[in-house]
Amino acid sequence: MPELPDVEGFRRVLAAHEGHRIDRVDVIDSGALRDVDAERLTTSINALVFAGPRRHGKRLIGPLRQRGTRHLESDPTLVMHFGMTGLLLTARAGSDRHTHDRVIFVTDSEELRYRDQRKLQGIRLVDDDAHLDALMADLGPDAATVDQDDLCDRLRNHDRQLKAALMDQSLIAGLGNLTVDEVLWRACVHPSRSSRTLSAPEQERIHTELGRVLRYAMADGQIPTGPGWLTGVRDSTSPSCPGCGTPLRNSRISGRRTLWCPRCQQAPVSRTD
DNA sequence: CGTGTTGTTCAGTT
DNA sequence: TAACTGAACAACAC
Repeated sequence: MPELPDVEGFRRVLAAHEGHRIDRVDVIDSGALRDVDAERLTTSINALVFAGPRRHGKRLIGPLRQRGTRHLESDPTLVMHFGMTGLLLTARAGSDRHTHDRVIFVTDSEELRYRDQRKLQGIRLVDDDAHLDALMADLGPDAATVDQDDLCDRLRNHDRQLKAALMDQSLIAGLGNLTVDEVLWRACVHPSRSSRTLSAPEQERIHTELGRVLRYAMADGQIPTGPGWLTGVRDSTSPSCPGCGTPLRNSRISGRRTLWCPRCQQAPVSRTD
């Protein structure tokens, strides 16, 4: 589930806890921790308060602070990545645990729960803002705010399939498999096209649809699956294009399941799929 | 018992 | 070098 829009939803969940104090951290499964053990996590954030969270790409950034002060550069920060199956939710204190609740932050009001079936990613803790910057340095600009010139410069810098380029978090941060398929379908560009040889109108369409899809999806906290969305037909047995009705192609591109419309998204002449 | 999955990383290959 | 491929991670559904 978690791509940029989902993580934006989790950011709002975390934001609802701003100003609340962490009374206890229950690490139910330390397999959901990354680069930190349960002991260090628990002791270093106990009694701290959640400051205003932010998001970059698919990472949720949860700065902490001492009660009564702003977040300082020397304060620690939680960085969460949700992999393919993670989520963040608020639960009533002491309510029943879910099988996949891995870490529970017990605050002075409610509980914040990191729930994840597969534990492909997890929760990190950085000791200060310098470590946070170092951790985030491998990400490109956030996909929801990147401007067209920056996006196109970055795409032109490589000669790869568009699908692979847009999925590369160091190029643009936040796009996942569903979003990329959705954007390319709306922009009428084939996923196997080279990122280097896009026409000016194609570049503009990709940037425009990127913004539209993400804005709409962020409001929802997920990619909408309603009528008119490619995402809505992904799991049909024989999906057809929501625009023109043509049966969609369904294959592997750049190692990922990819859906596209052979009529709306013309195949590049130099490539076979 | 295979196959597949909304994410990421790494080793090996072209 | 850059791009690509497959496996691995972990857990579950079909």
